[in-house]
Amino acid sequence: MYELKIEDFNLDQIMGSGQCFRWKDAGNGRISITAYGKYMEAVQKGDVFVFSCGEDEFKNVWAEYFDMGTDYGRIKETADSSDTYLQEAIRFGSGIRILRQELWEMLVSFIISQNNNIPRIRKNIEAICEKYGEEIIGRGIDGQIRRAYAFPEPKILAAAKTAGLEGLGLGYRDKYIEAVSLWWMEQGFSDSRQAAGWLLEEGYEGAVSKLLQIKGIGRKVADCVCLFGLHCVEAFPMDTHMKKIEREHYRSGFPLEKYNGCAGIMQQYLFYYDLAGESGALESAAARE
DNA sequence: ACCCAGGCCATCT
DNA sequence: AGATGGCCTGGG
Repeated sequence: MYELKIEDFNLDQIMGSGQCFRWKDAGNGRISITAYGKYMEAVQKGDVFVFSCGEDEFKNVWAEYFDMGTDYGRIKETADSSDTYLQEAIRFGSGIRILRQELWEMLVSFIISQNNNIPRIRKNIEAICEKYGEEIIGRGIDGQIRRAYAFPEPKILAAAKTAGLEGLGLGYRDKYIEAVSLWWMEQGFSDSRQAAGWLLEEGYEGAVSKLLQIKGIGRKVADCVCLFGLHCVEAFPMDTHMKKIEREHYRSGFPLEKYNGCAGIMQQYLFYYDLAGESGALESAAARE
């Protein structure tokens, strides 16, 4: 157990922001998180957090994962004060951060996300982990043992091939997952960190063009992989929500030039705000105030 | 029943 | 270059 106060951090908001698909509401205010081959539970009360892991593990694994080295308060201050819609979005999702997740998992996850909805994306990923992931023994906030499944390594999915992925509800995306697994093996990456370094050799745009070579990855998925798997916060994934937001609030396009180097973070606030608007969460949040 | 979801690919003009 | 149709599946 490790307790800590953290600013600009909200578990529910991050879980609902569509950047991670393996966070779960575990009941009684607990959020379970599976990443980097580990399982953890977290509880939030205001800006105070209790984590089920020990201090060492938190500092070695989770602090970086939660992007604790970045001051989101300062980033939020750079938002145009006359942009009322963005200001509302930031206020609504003020605890959103861009997690530093594993590249390999992001690659597969955002391939699955295409032409798909979030509940089904979660279900698909869980099915892959249950079938091919190694079992993880973790500990809950109550100190009890919990079992979970890690996200399977590239070589496992490469060996599984399309045939092994059938029946998991992936639809036509199964062959794209096979393609990206084989691509990864051909590149001979030792791990996600090394692969990320290679992709970023020519910067963000270089990473995009390399990712676009992979079958099943188009511009939108490439930008999501850059933003969430490479932490290129200048990447600005243009999805159906952002197109709608631009139609309704930024008729000449979102002013990317104002956010040189961090437009992707603004995108997350806007995306989450729009998603919440659809689900009716906005009205209930307003009612609480 | 129906529509569509954080698109991509192939196949046209 | 830009526009269209098809695609697996299951939530709402």
